[in-house]
Amino acid sequence: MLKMSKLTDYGTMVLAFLAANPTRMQSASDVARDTHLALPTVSKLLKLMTRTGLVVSARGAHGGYRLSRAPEEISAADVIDALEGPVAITQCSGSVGHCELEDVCGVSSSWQKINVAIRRALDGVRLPHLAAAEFRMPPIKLMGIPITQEIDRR
Amino acid sequence: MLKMSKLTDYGTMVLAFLAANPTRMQSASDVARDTHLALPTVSKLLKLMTRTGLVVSARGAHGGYRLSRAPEEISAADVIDALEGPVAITQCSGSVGHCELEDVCGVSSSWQKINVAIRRALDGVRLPHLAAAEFRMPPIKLMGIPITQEIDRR
DNA sequence: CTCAATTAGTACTAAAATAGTCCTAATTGA
DNA sequence: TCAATTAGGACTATTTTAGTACTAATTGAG
Repeated sequence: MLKMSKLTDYGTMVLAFLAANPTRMQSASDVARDTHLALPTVSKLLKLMTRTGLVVSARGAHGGYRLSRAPEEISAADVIDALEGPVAITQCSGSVGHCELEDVCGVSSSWQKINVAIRRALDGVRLPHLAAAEFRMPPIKLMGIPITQEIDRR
Repeated sequence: MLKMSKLTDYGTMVLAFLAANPTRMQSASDVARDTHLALPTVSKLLKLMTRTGLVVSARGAHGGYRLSRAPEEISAADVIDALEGPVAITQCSGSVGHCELEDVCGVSSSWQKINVAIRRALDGVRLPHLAAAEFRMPPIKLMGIPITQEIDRR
């Protein structure tokens, strides 16, 4: 429950990478190389996030991607919304305006409250926080010897 | 994202039903009949929830299930924990004590904060709230005529 | 003691969601 | 005109989830 999909996890890595140079256009291959994710996957993610407005793209030679706004303006909720659809713990409470009974129904009122609390938490965490977390993995010391961690999520 | 599995949804219904008579032992068939869920499914759910301690069971003739504690003592978090494993947005942050790096790692510190916020929200909602929501579906009136809703989730 | 009711455990199948890859078209700068 | 690059969609494989079925163990009552 509540687990992020792998794609969302990867998406965070990609965004964190873009956040490091918010203005520079970077190609999908650039991103793939530096994040150690597979190119097709990165490509898919960037396309998705372009469509949902988190990043902007430019086609053609020297094309690429960059964040659509400042890293501080992008929240965990945005990322999850973009890659997994609206955050909602129950089906109907997710799609606002989709269910005609919303006002009268009352069925999911308690779940609704939970949804709101969750969304608030997700709104509070911004890309810089996530990016920091993403790379702040301290070296582990085994018997005093620092071990370098190879993180290859390809 | 964050969607409850169907099983958890059903589980809530089952618990809500048990909560109506917290002391009476009820057989899986009783529950299935009254909740309009399929017997094998109800059976599976009750077994699961017994193992995780949310309900207690008695075997043999006149056996059955009942809540292990007062409805107010059972939170949404309990239900989700029981049926979907620990609530956690990232993998490693879910299993406390499972990852040896927990203290040093710092990778998911931001996600951790989110997890805590979510858990707090889920802890705040208790079975009576959910049960109320489950059954407080007001009749819809169509041109002044109340329509009875058949909800058959079998 | 035996039988019927009932839970426990587990294995299995089917369906759905997710992940990941690949191909073709469109765009653009050199 | 060509090479680099994104856009879109189709497709396959993998994993998760749902749902069912079967057998064993337990227990109360006749």
